[in-house]
Amino acid sequence: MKEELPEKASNFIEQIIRDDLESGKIEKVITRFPPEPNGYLHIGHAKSICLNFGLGELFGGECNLRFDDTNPTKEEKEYVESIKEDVAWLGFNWANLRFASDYFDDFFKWALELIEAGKAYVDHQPADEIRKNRGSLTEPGKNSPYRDRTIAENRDLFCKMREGELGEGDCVLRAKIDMAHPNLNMRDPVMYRILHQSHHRTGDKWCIYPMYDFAHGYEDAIEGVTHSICTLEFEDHRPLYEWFLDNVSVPHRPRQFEFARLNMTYTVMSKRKLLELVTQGCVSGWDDPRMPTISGLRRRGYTPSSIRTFCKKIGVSKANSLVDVELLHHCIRDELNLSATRVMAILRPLKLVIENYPEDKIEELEALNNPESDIPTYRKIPFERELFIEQDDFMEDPPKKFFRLFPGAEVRLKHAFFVKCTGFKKDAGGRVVEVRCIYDPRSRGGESPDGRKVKGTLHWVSVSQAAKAEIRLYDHLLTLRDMDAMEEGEDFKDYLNPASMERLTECRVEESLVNAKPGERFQFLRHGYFFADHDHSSKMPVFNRIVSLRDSWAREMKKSD
RNA sequence: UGGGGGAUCGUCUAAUUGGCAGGACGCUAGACUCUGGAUCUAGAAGUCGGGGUUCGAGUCCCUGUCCCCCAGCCA
Repeated sequence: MKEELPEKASNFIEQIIRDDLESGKIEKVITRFPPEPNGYLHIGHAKSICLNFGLGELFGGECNLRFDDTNPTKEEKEYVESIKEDVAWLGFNWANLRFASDYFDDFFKWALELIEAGKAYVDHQPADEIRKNRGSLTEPGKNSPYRDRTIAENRDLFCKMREGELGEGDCVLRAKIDMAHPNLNMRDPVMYRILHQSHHRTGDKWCIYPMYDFAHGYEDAIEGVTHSICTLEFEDHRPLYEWFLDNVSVPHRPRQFEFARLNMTYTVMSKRKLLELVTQGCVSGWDDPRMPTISGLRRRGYTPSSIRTFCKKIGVSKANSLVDVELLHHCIRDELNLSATRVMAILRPLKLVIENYPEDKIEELEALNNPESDIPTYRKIPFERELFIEQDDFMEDPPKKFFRLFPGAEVRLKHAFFVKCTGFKKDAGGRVVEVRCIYDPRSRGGESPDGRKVKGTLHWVSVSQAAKAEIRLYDHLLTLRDMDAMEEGEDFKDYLNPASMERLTECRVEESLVNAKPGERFQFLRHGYFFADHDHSSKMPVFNRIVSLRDSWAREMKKSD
């Protein structure tokens, strides 16, 4: 096992585990991914999933999927199902599927243990009183007047809480630690609150629910978790995590480690904000292809492996960071470059008429499916007198270094012939509606007949044979590179990109694409990588642009702006 | 102004624990090309500041600065 490990740990947490294994502190690594089922998973969660499950796999250990469902007011079954689907889709297998709610009896028992030890008490102060008496960052808190109740009284009250004899907010169970502690989290944190709420799994069995800090370490202890990995904001909860474990008879002693959560350019990553986008209709749903959710990326056309590669490349550290979304783009391009079949699709059609090509002739040409593939395969594509080319590929009066069609220019039609532009027609509004050309029959297949070179190669489809399709182009959902740099008082929705989606409904694609299955990926030559959406049908093919190809001409144009 | 963390090319992340600051994305230039794609080659670009220890400091010491998190009966 150890022989198979790479020489160097790829991050600091992996290094800690290697050391723990080496020193014999642990024999088998057990981790967990502990989402709260109150929203859909996003790419930030993918980082945590890859870390936790990845560590389990790397060391021959285990990783559990555990739902941290201790707050029935926010949690729903729908979220549980989506989370399971997303984790599985990313390619990970959980050793055990668990719920914090499975452990409610144990939590209750341990709470009683703390009460019996004089380390927990029932507090009848109202919520705002508790807040006031917590003190501030610079001032110590004040002890609750209920802090010194007898053990018997606390036991009795706590049982009444559980029996449903008290109303929400009447009282809470608190740990008795230190109201003057410099770490606010240690100032007698709440362990249980009363919630007359039915729970998605335990139904009406409970009307008191444990708080995260109290419950989380116990969940880890029950499952034998060795390395409990969470994000940076829980760093000052670690003393509490330890306090709860130290003060009752737990079966196992886990340890907590923290890493920096993922932030990405032009993206928001909080569940609250993503939920807001969904509920306010800024996007079509959790799986809108512009969303950074796993389901959104899936529907956009990202592969699980590209997301895993991304998570590997961003690394794991404790420094707050903002990862360039270009790295994600790179990961999917890099993968699809090798695997995606190349086809031709015209997003904005412009008719090209070949004046010296016979009216009713259609000939079949051979097209290479993927130049990156070791074993070349070919398909037939129909060629005729009238074709569609891209509107962008013709200019009446082009700038310098424009390699495409303009009056007098010769280009290659991919896999087909050289054509030379002889003229064009405009409509009444001055828009170019047709380009005329002549072709060189000796250049069949796109080969130069006499060694002469052309700079440009255009993609095309035949007018009579091509299929109509809808193509959806996506761009950043937000226009601000660093959404954390928003000014005070601004709403992140002020930065919604009005051009984040463009629906093109007059596209023409090779007729073979009519038979594409939803979920298939292609490279549309010179455009990018596309994914047959689940709206796709042979009647109306629908493709999402996953990511564009790198476009050095567009970059060149930008420079001269 | 209490407590907890953090600071290395534009961005993300390494540096055998005191020994040539490396990689990736992005960027620039060139080569190549039946995708202005891909590929290849080259290049610019970094240790938060000030002191100190040392033959030698990103790493150790002192000092300062800046950034993030915490005052839910959320997680």
